Amino acid sequence: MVQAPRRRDRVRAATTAEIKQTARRILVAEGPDAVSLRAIAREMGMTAPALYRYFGSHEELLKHVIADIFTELAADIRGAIVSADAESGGDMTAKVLAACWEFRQWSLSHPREFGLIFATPLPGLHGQHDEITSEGGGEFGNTFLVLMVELYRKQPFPVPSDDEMDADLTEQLERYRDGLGQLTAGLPLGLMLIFLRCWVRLYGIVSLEVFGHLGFALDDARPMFELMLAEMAPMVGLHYPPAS
Amino acid sequence: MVQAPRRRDRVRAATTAEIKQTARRILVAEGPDAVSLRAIAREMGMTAPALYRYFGSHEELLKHVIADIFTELAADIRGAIVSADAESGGDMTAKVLAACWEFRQWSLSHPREFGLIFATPLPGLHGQHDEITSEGGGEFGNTFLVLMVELYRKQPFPVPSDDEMDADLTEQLERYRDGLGQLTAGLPLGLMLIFLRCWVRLYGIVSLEVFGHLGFALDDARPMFELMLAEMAPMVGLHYPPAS
DNA sequence: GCAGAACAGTTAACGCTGTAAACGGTAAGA
DNA sequence: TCTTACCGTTTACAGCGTTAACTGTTCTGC
Repeated sequence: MVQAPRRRDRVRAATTAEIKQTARRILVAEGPDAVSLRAIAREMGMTAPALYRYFGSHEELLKHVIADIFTELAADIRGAIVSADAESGGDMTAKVLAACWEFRQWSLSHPREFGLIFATPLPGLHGQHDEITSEGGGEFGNTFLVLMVELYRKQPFPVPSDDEMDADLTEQLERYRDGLGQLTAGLPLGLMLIFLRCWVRLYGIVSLEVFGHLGFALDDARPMFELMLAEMAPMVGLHYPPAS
Repeated sequence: MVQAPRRRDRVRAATTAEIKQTARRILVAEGPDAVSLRAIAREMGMTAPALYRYFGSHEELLKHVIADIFTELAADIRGAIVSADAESGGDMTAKVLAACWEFRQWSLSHPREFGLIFATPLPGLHGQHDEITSEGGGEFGNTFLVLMVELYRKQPFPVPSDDEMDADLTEQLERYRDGLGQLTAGLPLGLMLIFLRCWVRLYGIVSLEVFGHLGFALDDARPMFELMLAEMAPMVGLHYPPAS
């Protein structure tokens, strides 16, 4: 069913939120290549150049969409954590699992959004911090980070000590930790390392699954995902699966 | 230095290899968006529609380029393995490390190729086996698989037994193993699982590094990569780093 | 109340893209 | 020599991001 173009009743201007929302609808429905300024404008009952009142370029618009998606994903995961918190009576294992499951679930059910935010083929070849995108991205990363910090503060688990790590690495981890402010102040660098290792695993398996690059071997990656959770749990002092 | 357009001296037809090569040169020099039929044709001293004699569409051409890159990457890694074999006198640890290092190195020095073959944003939303692409992809995957099989046959290491794995998983792994023919015949399913787990890790960290998605924390991911190798080694019965 | 600025959109145009159709010249085989 | 296949051309179409110039509405200050 084709949606009728929004009737602009004379005094009603578009908003950036509506534009991004329209862009995203097209992304989901027709894929990334279909998200053109003209298509967005068409669906909103305007013409393409009008969009330049709101965004400096097509690329900038896309970056804002990416930021939005990051923010939503982060909120989504936080929601899952809160639910798990309530349902389990504050069990940290349940919360961590909920976060990981939700990340996988969201990614699988939003493959095009996932592709846009995680496989944007090298913004400028040097994927460094983009003003627009980095806020949402940081918010997303923080969701997992606060979870791990909470976990560690409530029930500390063994982490690699500074002197069993490479000097290069500790230096970088220190910069990273100290750049995060209050949240991670005073925490061991080994914890930051474990956080990154978990993120690499989580990202690896989810992105392989979403992109279909695991299809050569498995047609359902869920068991492998569960297995990864099982091997990740002891790294953060948890037990999963619960019993045997 | 701009390369003069190839002078077609009347009797000389283009070849698919030349076209793919030109496409790739543009990819490397100007990024994926610049690889247009017109740009390729221009550089070859022809017109865009002529390319339709060789490829059915722009997308098909790109798929062939992807297949080529996969093949080259596979050959590259095999080369590194052979070199390590010669230099170390057949030490399996050296060979495995060489393969992993080379994969990372190639990926970092060929970011645009890497982006093209690994982050192609969902060919048809279902990344299943593509006729053109799958051969090169399989060749690439096999490079690592052969190595692990050789490793296991020469010096078996403990792998998860069938009955400690999920039934769903063993079923899939069995299909996977049996689909590979002679190479993996009779090998334990746990070995296939370990292979996949290693691949998830390797892909995870390398793709995060190449895409710059690790830049929020680290500006040099090499130590983390080394650390991943260190934790992967015991999974396949190797010792790394060698001593302490 | 009215001039002028600020805003929100338009149309027209440029050069780019993938792709299709129709055409031309060359080379090889009967 | 006629025919056919091959390899390329020109022309054209629709769509793209983007710019420039323009129109109409709304808000603000005197």
